[in-house]
Formats: sequence, structure tokens, C-alpha cells
Amino acid sequence: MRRAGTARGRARRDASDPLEAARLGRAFFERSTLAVARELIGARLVRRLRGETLVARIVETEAYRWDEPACHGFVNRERVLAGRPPVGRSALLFGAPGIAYVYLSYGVHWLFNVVTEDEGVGGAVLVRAVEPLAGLATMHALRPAERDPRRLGSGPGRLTRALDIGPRFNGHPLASSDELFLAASADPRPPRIARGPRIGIRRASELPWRFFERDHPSVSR
DNA sequence: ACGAGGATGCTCT
DNA sequence: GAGCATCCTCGTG
Repeated sequence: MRRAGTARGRARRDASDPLEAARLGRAFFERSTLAVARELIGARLVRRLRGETLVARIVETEAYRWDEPACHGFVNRERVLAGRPPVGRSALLFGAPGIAYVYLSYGVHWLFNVVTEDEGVGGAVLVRAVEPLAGLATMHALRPAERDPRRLGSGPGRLTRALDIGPRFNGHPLASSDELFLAASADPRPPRIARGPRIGIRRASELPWRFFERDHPSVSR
């Protein structure tokens, strides 16, 4: 079903829209990366695409901070310690919180992160897995090889494909965007959160900076 | 200018 | 469970 363009336009950025009312603003992301990573479990990732609203519940995240070597921002460590501005791809991690950081992994997969911490402090949360809540047919069309709907977003590269999140979202302002933003959970019950070491990294693999919803079928392997 | 090494997923055995 | 696809970033020369 399609709604009239005017009605759709009014619904956007309207406080009566429950997703908009639950939107997470800059203040949410302007905190310690570990707190944001933990509290994003259960939150919703919202993607408005060609008039349709795709919604997915975040069930797995990882924290990355400039002062540990698994973080892309680590390459700027010496510059930042010397009081010089960060450069290159990871400079964005040291910028305003609430900005999307999207980069290509292994030449194939786009990975979606949210920048955290005060400006000048490099940090981001990688969203590793989501459970689809709305728009499943479109997500399936974007990942036609996947048969199990619970696994449409069960990996960092999978969820970006299912939600059509690509390189044009790098630097995107999630606190003010209609196309892509985060919203607080609709479920008042707190999720059962577990934590452990991050996946697929070589350095700093001892840090338990991965958070996930316990026993959830959409968590990555 | 160049090469090594990834915050992975898919397709086979 | 192994191999591959595929390309950007960064460090080195």
C-alpha cells in the first residue's frame, strides 16, 4: 500500500511518529563507547527506503576506541597524543558523535558503525547483527540467497546489505537523518545482555568489548 | 609507486 | 571447515 506523498512527508520528522519520538539523538552517542555499545542492544535501526520503513532490532555490537590497536583510529594515536589533528579514513572517528562510519571490509562488505565519545576522542560502535522487525520482504529482496528470515541481518556485512547501507552513508548524521537513524527499543523489558571478546580481530582480542543478546537466533556466529 | 593485510560472507566439500 | 572474492587504506621505499 502506498500513502499519498503529502501524508508521507508529514509523517516524517513528526513527533507523533513513534519511531521519530524514540529517535536517539547526539547526547546518546556522546558518551563512553562501552556504554553506547551496551545500550544499543535492543535499540532499533531504522532505514527509510523509497517510501518504505525498514526496522531492525540490534542484537549484537562491538566497541572500538582509538587507544587500542583493533580500532582504525589507532593509526592516529601518535598524532592525537602530540595534539595534532587526525588524518585519513579514521579521522571521522574523532569527530562529532552520532555520525555514521561506513567502510569496506575485505573488499566486499560494507560495515556500519556509529561514532561515539566527545569530539576529539576517537570511538565507534560496530553494529554486528540485527533482527528484522519490519520490511522483511524488501530485506529478503536485497539478500535473496538467505532463506532464514532470522539470519537476514546476522552479521555486520549481512545487515548492511539487507538494509541497503552503503558507502554513501559514511559521514551521515544519524541524529538528524530521515533515511537512516537509531531509535530506542519499543520493548520496556530490558534485554538479557552477554559480553565477550570481539570477533575477527587479531590485536586486542582479549578485550571483552562485544555485547550481544543472549540466546538470540539473529546473533552472528 | 607498491604491496600486505584486513572489524567477512558465500560456496562448495 | 577451507578457499576465495575483491579493493581500500596505510606503511614503506
